[in-house]
Amino acid sequence: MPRTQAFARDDVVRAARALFWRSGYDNTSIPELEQATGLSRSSIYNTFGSKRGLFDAAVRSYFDEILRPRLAPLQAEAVEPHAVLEYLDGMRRAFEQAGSLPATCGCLLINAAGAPIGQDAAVAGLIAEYRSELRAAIERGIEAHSPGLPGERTSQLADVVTGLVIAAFALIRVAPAEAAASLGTARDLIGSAGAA
Amino acid sequence: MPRTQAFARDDVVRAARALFWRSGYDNTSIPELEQATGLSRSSIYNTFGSKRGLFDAAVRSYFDEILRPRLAPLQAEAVEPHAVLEYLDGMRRAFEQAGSLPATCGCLLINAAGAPIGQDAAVAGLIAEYRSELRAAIERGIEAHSPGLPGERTSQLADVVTGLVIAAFALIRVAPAEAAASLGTARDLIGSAGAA
DNA sequence: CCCTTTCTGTACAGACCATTACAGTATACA
DNA sequence: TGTATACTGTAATGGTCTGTACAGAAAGGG
Repeated sequence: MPRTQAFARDDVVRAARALFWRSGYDNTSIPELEQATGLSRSSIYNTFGSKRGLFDAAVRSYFDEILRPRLAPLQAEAVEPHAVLEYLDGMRRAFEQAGSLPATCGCLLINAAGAPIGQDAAVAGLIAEYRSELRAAIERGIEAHSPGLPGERTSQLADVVTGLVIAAFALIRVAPAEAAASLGTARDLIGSAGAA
Repeated sequence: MPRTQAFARDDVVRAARALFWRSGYDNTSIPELEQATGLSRSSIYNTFGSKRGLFDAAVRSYFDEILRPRLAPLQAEAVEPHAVLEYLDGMRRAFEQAGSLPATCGCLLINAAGAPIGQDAAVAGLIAEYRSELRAAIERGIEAHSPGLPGERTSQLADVVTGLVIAAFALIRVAPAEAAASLGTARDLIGSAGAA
């Protein structure tokens, strides 16, 4: 009976995600979203309820399609010894790939953390959750890389590496070289901890 | 001949600075600035030329009155051995002081780094300059604290501590406890480097 | 083929924004 | 005290924004 939806919801969310990623929530307008998604205003509101609803869908998509896949090897039951180094290298490559969204815009969530939308409880909670997940994944990666390390040292090293990753995200837009170097430093620390 | 200015320019800039700090450039409106500064629209435009002009004045004031004084002990000719630890402790106290601007809003510049205004070349340059100054100051502080440390280790430790400070700024709004802990980690690293 | 249901495009409404134009007012010197 | 000068309040301008209302188009089942 009902007419079927003529567009692929996931594609729409991905297009919106790119826009929010680039410009942030407040600085992305409905007309821009119309153009990027190919949908008209009506369909956007009919499908997502509001600009905020579309943003939430974009954030969830960012979480599932961008963040989680990178962390997956560190969240698996068995973590490869080099998984944490590969994570950092992969991130660094993304940062050095000129023109890519991570290189030019950093992290959608970390950007939101300093913006007005970051004051929103739901968004703030999600960012805190991501930080916590990142921290846990990195700690597991370090454990797999340097099993002999005392737990206290592992934990501290995880704090440091997590901080360096977040600092890299925060600075990529204004100091890309330093942001990449920050990841390099994290890599070196893990390497030398294993040697010690 | 000319009528003298009836308001204290510095006070106006400080009031505007607090607003920009809390809400960012885009999310602060002229009516809000009028109310906070006590000036009318005319006087704001007459004195600062534009909203952007007032923002630039606010950023300069932030640099001179907030950031620089904290770094000063690390930029003096002779740096005290504990200056870098005191810097981190002072920052941590500011972060833990509930309701204060640093605790609730982090850093005006780091927030701007992820916002649209951070794409502006002048603002981006200023943020990069601050990062570089912070990094240099921290390195000098570490040198003063642990003079025996090899230069390579000092440099790496400075990278790490700088990253942890920036990560703390980036996360304070959404994860204040973790942000403060990040500074604690930085402190511990410097302490244990000195002991080694 | 018809009819119900859903999707979609256009036009509108109401609010806010930064900025400017202009008139009025207060000052400091002659 | 007069007057040139600069400061300041009001009001208007032109633009943009999100969200909504409504009409029309498309699609699937009977």
